This record gives sequence, structure tokens and C-alpha cells, in this order.
Amino acid sequence: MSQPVRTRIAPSPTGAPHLGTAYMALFNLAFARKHGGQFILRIEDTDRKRSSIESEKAIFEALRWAGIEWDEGPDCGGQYGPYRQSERLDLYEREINRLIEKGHAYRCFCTPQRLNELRAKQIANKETPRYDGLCLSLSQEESARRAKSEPFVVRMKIPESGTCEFTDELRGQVNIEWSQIDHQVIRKSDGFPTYHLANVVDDHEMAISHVIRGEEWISSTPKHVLLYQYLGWKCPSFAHLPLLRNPDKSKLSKRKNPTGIFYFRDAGFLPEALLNYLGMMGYTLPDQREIFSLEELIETFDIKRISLGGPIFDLAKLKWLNGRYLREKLNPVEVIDRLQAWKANPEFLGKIMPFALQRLETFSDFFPLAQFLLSEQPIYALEELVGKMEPEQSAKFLKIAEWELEKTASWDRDTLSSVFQRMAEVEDLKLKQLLPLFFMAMSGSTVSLPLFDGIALLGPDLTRMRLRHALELLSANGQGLSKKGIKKLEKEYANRYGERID
RNA sequence: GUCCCGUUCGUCUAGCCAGGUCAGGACACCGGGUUUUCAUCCCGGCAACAGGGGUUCGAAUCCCCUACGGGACGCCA
Repeated sequence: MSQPVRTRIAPSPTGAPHLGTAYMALFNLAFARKHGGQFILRIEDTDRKRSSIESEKAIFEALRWAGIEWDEGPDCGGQYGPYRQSERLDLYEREINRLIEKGHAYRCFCTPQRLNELRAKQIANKETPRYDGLCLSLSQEESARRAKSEPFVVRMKIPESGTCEFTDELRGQVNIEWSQIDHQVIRKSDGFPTYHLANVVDDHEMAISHVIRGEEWISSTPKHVLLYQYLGWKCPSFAHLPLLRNPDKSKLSKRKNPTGIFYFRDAGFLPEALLNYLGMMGYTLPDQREIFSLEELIETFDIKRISLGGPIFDLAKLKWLNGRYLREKLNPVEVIDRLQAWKANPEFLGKIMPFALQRLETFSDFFPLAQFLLSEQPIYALEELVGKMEPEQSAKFLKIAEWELEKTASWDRDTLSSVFQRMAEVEDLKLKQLLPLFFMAMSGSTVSLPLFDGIALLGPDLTRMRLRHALELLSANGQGLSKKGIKKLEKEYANRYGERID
């Protein structure tokens, strides 16, 4: 351990900042700080189609809100920069060429169609899908010649037999047979590296000493280990943390849980309580304290104390903890400050006022009208939700809205309006017939502010939760969508609205 | 399907590495008390070593098998 400790998180800027990112960041940060090292934020934006600068900004904002600070990153620089993979392409290209020259990697000219067919065939034969090595036999000359006129990817070679052994700091030795590993693409046809290559190159170049990441990476660790060997570099040590889970034990997903970091901000949680809660997922301080600050976590941090069973994220316990923070860690004046910073400020109230004003006779009318924008979840009865609509129709429309809104890139009044406009058209309904359901689901009342403006102010995370809450209310009364029903609806949806995205 | 990882109350976990505790704490839940209500707070209760084999005087703890859960198998990360 003579080498300075440097850890990192490497989120990819696709979609909303995820709780899992904050979770991994927390332990990477704690480990680095405990050992007097640095914690780095690197943006892995090698997926050109899905990465966006907005998402990158959101990651900074979300992590900062949560109380995670990094020593080096795209926004604050550092001596190992740049910290954005799209700005490091030369570096990857150099190493990819080195790998090709040394015979550790080769160009592959197979078309996506051929690979799809191959995969389909292998799956049909109950084999593990894997590249069959067709382009492996190409001579260096032919490969170089075809590269000038044809699209290609670069794949890394994998030993034909034997076992990859590596040490996971938490689990001990892990053995995976090379026969299980595919000839991984390390450079895509668009010239960008894949995660595996970029990750290894950057971790080396950025002098990362400890790779602390999610358990989902264990099975691709052999590829990484091999790349370090091929490139003649020393491997960092690896520690794979358990994954946060949904109540059904599957990997935490926004389908089943609030997973966006901003959800917790917008729903009125304290960042320090959230961080504390994440810190007790799979970890306990030596003295079993449950309430602890980041500093206290760091002070006593011991990565070996992490327990390996995937912890289920329990909103109820988080709320309990948040309540204790409010009561025990803050005084009333501070709570008022924090409340103001949250939504009780002129800026936010100012956004509501234009809509509320037309409905005001006295000040007393304001807060009841604005209430749904200031609470986590309005309360209403099933009959109110459904109204004149058939319950199953309601469930269907709620689900479709959830899918449609998932696809909505910009979250403003007009865009939202057109989403519902279109939905009414496709369903052959008047907007007036469709909307009462959503008024109730969003605001818990038929007397409320304009719907689209309301949804815009609510933001995507709270909106999703409200749709889901409505759906759950229907299900709890036996009038929701069954699994089969959802499958069926999904197909119908694909036909009439277009493919769904996650 | 193949491989890998995991498994202590419903949930988060302590204990496991260095076998001997009535298996401890917290959330949730239930009951009681304080409070004009509610909440807070206090007290009490419910509730777990996945199963089966070993090793041992003794196993939650060490070993093996089974089951179950999860993850991975992309020109996503």
C-alpha cells in the first residue's frame, strides 16, 4: 500500500442521476478519505447515442446536493485530465493500436446482422452467445487493407483455455474460466472505445489504486485483468460492492422505486439523511451507530465491514431517519432555512402564483391550491381517481402516460401538453374526458391549478411516483393491471404510440 | 441455458475471519404509558441463523452438497 490511494466513480451521463451512483460514490469517497487519498469523478460518455451534456450537469448537481465532493473531475480539473472520456480518444486509439500490433486484439468486419444471426443460433442451441472468431484468421495485411474501406470493430483476444484468477478485496479469490469470456469489442465502429477498454486505460492513466464498483462488474473483471496484462500495467485492487435492491430483490430500478437522486431532493429529504441511509446499506460502523455524518463514516471506515448480501432499499426507514435529522440534528431556525431553500422560497412560489392568483379571493386560498406541489403525495380515494371512467381504462391510461412521459426529453408545459394531446387523439377521446384522471392522480383534487403547468413544476420524479401511486391504488383494489395485462398493453402501446424506452 | 456472487427476524444489520452469548440493535408491526387530538418521547411484545450432511466435547461461525435469490453473458455502462 505504498501507492497513494485514489478511487473514482465513473458514471455515464445517460438519463437521470441514479441513487446507485451516489451509493458507489459514498464508499469510494469514504475509502479514499480514510486513507488520505483522492476521489475522482470521471464521465464515461463513450455511448454517443445516449450521452448528453444535460445529463452530465445533472450528475454534478445531484452528487453535490447529496454532499459528495470530488477532488478531480471534468468540472474542477486535476492533473490527470481530461476527465471526460470523449476528450481522451487519442489515448484509447494509441492503446488499441498497441494491442493490435502485439496481437492481443484484432479487427472484426462482421456485420451486425451476421452477429445477430450467430447469437440467435447459439441461443437456439442453448449455447452461450459468443463471437465465433471468424475475423481472427485475417492476416495483418488484409485486416489493415480492409480497414481503409470497411467499417470494423476491434476485439480483444481471450485465451482459449485456463482460468482467470483475481482477488476481490471483499470476497477473496474469484475464478472464472476463460471459456466463459467473449472476444469483447473494445473499439466500436464509430471509433469510440467501449467501457472495458476506456475504463482500464483511464484507471491506469489516472493512477487509480482501488476500483470499488458494483457487483454487476464481477463477471467482466477477467476482461479488465487481461487488458492490464496485455498493456503491461499493474492491476488496481478490486472491491465489488453489493447492489441496492428493490423490495422484490431485483436490482434497484426506477420501475419499482424512486431511484433518481433528485426525487429525494424534490420530495423533501435532507441530503445528509439520504447519505447516512446509503451508508447503512450493507455497512455498519464498528460501534453500530445508526446516525452518523459523512465525517464519522470516514473516520472509522473499514471496507472489510461491508456485508455482501444485496440490501433492499427501504423508504420507510429512510423517512424515519430523515425525521430524526430534522428533530435532532437541526434546530427550528435551521429547519426553516432548509425548508425555504427547498420550496418555500419566492422563486418556487413565484412559479405557482400566476396560476393560483386567478383562483384567489384571500391568501387563505393559496396554500390549499398549492398544496399538491409542496407535498410528496396527495391523498385521495379510489372513486375520486376513477371518476366516470372504467377502472381498467384508468389503469391503462395511467400506464401509457407513464411510458409516454418516460420518452419526454424536455419537461415543460408545452411538451407535456402535446403528450396528453396526442394521447387523447390516439385514444379517440376528448382531452376533457382524459384529464380528470390525471388531475386527481397529480393533485388529489378536482379543484386545482392547470395540469400541465403543475406537472412541469412537479418534475419527472415526483410525477412518476404519483402515476405509480395511482396505479397501486387501483391494484390494491383489484382493478389494476395484471402482469399479463401489462404485457398485452405493451404490445398495443408499441403499435399505437411507438416503442417504449427505459 | 452457462458462469459468477450471495443467503441471520418482513426490512437494515451485529456476531462469522481467530467455534462456547438466553443470537444483540434499529425500522416496520402490535400492546401500554406521557400528551386535550395527532405526532414526538418512554416502556414492553412479536420475529431470524435457508435445508441437509460432515469436523468438533461444542457450529450462525470451519468444510461439502442441495435449494433459493441476485448478477453477468451488447458495437450499454
